[in-house]
Amino acid sequence: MAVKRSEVTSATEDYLKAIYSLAEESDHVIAARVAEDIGVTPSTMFSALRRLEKEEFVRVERRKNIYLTTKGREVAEAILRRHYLTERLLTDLLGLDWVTAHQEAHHLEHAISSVVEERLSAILDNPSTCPHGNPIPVQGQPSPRREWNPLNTVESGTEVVFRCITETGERDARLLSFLYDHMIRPGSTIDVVEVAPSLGTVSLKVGDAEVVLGLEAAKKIYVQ
Amino acid sequence: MAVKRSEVTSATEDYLKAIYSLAEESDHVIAARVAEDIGVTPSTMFSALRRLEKEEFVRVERRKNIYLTTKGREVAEAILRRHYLTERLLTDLLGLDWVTAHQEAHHLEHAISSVVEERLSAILDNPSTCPHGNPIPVQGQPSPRREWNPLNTVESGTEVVFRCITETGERDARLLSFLYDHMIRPGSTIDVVEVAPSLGTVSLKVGDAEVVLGLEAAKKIYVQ
DNA sequence: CAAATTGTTTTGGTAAAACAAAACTTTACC
DNA sequence: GGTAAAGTTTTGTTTTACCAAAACAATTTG
Repeated sequence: MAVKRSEVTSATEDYLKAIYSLAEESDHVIAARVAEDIGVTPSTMFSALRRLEKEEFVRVERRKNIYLTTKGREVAEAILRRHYLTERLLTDLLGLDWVTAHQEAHHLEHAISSVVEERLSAILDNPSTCPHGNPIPVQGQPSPRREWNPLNTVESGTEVVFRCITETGERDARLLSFLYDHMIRPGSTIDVVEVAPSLGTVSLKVGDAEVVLGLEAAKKIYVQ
Repeated sequence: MAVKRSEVTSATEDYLKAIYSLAEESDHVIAARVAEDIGVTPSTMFSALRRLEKEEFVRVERRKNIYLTTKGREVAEAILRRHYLTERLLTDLLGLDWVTAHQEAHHLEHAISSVVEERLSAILDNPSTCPHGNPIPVQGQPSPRREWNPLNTVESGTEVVFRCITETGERDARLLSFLYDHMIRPGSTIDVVEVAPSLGTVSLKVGDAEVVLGLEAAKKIYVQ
């Protein structure tokens, strides 16, 4: 709310969203990481960053660390909220699958105004997460994600509850459908059989099935 | 369907939609009219037209008449279908009003893929018109609008049924809310008391109320 | 029919996004 | 501490999409 969309292009929204999401997973956000995430070349990233800085959406430290300003964070949270709500619309009301919903939401999110955002939230009964479990940001309130941990940091032999796949994880359609097909969804109980950093794998037991994931993939999954 | 969106920008979609809509109301579509409709300057219109011609969306006659190619018409119909379906989503499912729905749909329509279009249509029970009564185009089929007439051409003293407000009419928020407030909606029965071209007015009786419209506004209203 | 109005086209600019390729700067690691 | 790898800037180009202002063409209409 209170975000003037008029001047904010969808490219800008994408940059801010990426910075926001990366900042949630690590506090050292640099241009190279954002560029990689969005899929633009270094030079494109560079000029985008200049624009974002000029319009006071971000600040770049001498150590090249990128921070969102309050203004920037507001835009990022708004777009994330709209992304998540759109995903819910697509899955809950239109009956689309997990993977398609994410992809379609990526386009639709930029066309959602605050009026539509509010109606959408109301009609969906004010959901607190997206279909992939990500908490829908609420103005100024800390994310419940702070209480969850990435799957790669869990100790072997514990039982955990699957909470969410991060935005970065969502972008990988194969990972998404793999998880869906193996019944690894928000709320699922998972036995962490073994976390083997040397092998680069995490072995899980979900229901009756054994599932092996790479550490990179495990990093994108939050559990509790 | 079968419209490759990849290469079609939303500006292009807007031009084609405008040309399509104008062509429905008159067969003499010229650049100046389209520019006016979309709200761009002549020079912008000119270069846009060159692009559209180069990409074979339109053809321009020596008499400056603009025609859609088959390719162009397909894009125009797809975007109109998405526009109307989105309006229905916004009014029927999200509970937005007539005026807001039109405005919001204008942004959303460009972000709707054919997959979402199909789901949307299904979930809305394959509606045949938008909330303002405009027939949702079906591939290749002639519009039922051909059987309706603009209100300014109706004879005094006849009773007609309100069918729709054209796209051009929809853009005028005050006209839209005026009609809504006076119970002039698709299906409403209207007594045409007098059509006075010399005065430039049309007098109507809707329910118990007397309503006077200008001829320009009446032109944008179709009845049967 | 000539002036006025309406349309079209040209010319020259701007800004946002993107790219490639090369030139620097750091940072990391042996 | 010096090279390699990783990251950042610079430079130069492209495409889309818009604008203003002026030139030219066509159409009305008094």
